[in-house]
Amino acid sequence: MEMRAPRIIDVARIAGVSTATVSRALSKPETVAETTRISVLAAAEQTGYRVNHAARNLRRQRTGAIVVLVPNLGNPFFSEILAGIEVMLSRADLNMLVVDTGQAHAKPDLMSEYLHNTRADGIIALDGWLPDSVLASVRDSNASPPIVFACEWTADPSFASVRADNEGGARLAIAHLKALGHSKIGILSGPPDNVLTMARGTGARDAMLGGGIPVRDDFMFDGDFTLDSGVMAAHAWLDLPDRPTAVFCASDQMAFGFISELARSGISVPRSVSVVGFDDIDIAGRYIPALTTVRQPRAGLGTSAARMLLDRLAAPEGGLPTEHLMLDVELIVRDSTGAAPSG
Amino acid sequence: MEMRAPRIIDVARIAGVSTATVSRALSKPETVAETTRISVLAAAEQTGYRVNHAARNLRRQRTGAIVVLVPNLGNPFFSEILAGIEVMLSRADLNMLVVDTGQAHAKPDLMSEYLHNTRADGIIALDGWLPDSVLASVRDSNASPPIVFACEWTADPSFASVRADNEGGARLAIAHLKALGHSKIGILSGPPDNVLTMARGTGARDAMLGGGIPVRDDFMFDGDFTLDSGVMAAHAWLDLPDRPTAVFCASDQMAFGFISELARSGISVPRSVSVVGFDDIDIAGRYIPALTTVRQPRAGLGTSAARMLLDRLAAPEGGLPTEHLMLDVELIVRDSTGAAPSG
DNA sequence: ATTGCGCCTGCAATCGATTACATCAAGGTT
DNA sequence: AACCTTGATGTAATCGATTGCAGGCGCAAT
Repeated sequence: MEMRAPRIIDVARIAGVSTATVSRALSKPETVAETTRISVLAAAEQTGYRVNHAARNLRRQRTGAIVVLVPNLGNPFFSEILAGIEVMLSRADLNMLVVDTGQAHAKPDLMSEYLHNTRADGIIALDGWLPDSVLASVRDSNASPPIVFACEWTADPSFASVRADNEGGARLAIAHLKALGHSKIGILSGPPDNVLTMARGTGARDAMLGGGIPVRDDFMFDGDFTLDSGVMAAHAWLDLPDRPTAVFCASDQMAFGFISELARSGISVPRSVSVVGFDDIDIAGRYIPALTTVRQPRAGLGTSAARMLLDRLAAPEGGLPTEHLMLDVELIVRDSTGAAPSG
Repeated sequence: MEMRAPRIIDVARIAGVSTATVSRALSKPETVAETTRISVLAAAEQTGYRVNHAARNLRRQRTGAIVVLVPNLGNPFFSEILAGIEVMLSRADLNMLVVDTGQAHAKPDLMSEYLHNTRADGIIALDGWLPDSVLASVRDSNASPPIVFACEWTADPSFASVRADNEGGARLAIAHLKALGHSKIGILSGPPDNVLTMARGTGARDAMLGGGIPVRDDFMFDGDFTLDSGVMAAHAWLDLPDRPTAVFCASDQMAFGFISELARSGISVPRSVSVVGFDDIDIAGRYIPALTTVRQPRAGLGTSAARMLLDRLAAPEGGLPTEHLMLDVELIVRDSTGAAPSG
């Protein structure tokens, strides 16, 4: 009793109309007479008709999907952004196609494959670090769908983007530490070539210079946003003859690695050293000590990026100017920061 | 200078062959003469030809995509499973289409839409809690693609599944606490109707009964896997006149909420109470104290589910028996558990 | 009664790739 | 020389929905 899926023509036959009318009744109901619409909908209901997306997309010259490039799907930081994107896209009846660029970086061919317009109607990149060859093909080819960078971005300003105010966030963090009396402040940064690292570093240095706090090379720790790099930084801190009394970490993950490793050496936060993170991931408020950090509007980054992309899709060919949206961040003061030791 | 994307016929013209030959040269190279193949590939390269997936899928009667249903995209626990799935799927040249069922639960129509075979060639559900109406339509309709449950599953054994040994994990946790001398053990469980809650609860109770440890109603705490519910449980624990000396939490998140809230009341883990978690999420090893927990093979759950689904896609119509794969878990002993107080 | 206008509907082309079947050439067999 | 086999290629139908265009109908204005 194998039964093929009903097609539009089956519905048409039952409703006693042509396929054209069925199509219109379903997608542009106001263009059909009331009575026909009712009988078509009834017939569709009766047969359990579902449109064949491949056929529709072929005819309409679109794909019905948006590709989201994620640097590392395993990183919880991105999942909430994804959630934000998904909400917006499903509302617009677009599918969200997720690609882990960590996997795909090895194969740039595969990547440009995804960026081609037979694959997706648009692209949201959470990864600012796309290979140049890929970026070039996106910019030059008219076969590439619109692209929006979210969270991270590229040096090239011709790509639209949504980002958090990373520089401002770093300034807030430093100002907070300064207000607590700290004058020996260290910075644990992300990967050197990363745009977020640079923005946060710039903001932090600006604030320190502006606040009369020395920027010392021996207080600069190199990390890569991961827990482990926070652990490494803790060892570096421990090895210093003259230690900073506060450390601004460019990610919460690194802050956790840093604090936990210090704890193992009996160093207590914030008593011996104050720590500020960046991101405000879920667990931050429930770490011990609860982490003082800069909150990024993660869901907001996702929804804004999706909205921006939808606008560009709706706009007539090349109609919209390149847009850069910056979302505010917020300093969340908790228990990992305290007054500088008076000594 | 608007230029349309090249089509197969453009390649054919340049190579001086028919579209049929181009198609064959690209997808079944061995059926085409060496020389033709070379000139076709050259022509494809020259024009920058990419197949139109809508057209291919229409003709081949498939969609080239797998839908993954995620209960809550914002939850980091799922992101690593997604990563595992993505690796497998991209290897098979299938797209991964992610849907947040938390969003979609409100609209069951939308959900069954996704489960229909014009949308996807297969389904991986990380959500065992699909509405009955949806499940029924999946089971009954022959328009539904194969489905595999990963991580969570349904009461109905007719659906294939991949799961961690939740019962065994819970037994390990209890055995560990017993070995440390605990005889007053509490359980902080997940949402009551959840299959994971039941499996872990069963395992824990079994182990306690088998080990001669009383299962006391006043030591049962209700949670829902979230941080906040761990916090609530901490209050419940504090309110008890007679308190368990160890608590087995059905998720790491709850364990963190529990421990952090106790810490705010000056109760120390593991000195005053031992805590075991479940999942071993990234931060677990770097919490303070580092969390003793049951490790689930998250990436493994994803890759196994994807592999199982791919097998079913490759198999001839209804050729494969329903399969249930159980992956081992592992107890990771860290610092949140210690000997029971001798008093 | 004629004309004109709007509203609804149907006809048929179209989107681009795949593939069953037909064709054709070359080489081997008897 | 007639016939068969094998391998390579072309022809054309096909997947299912959408949509430009044209036609038909009813109603109102002249």
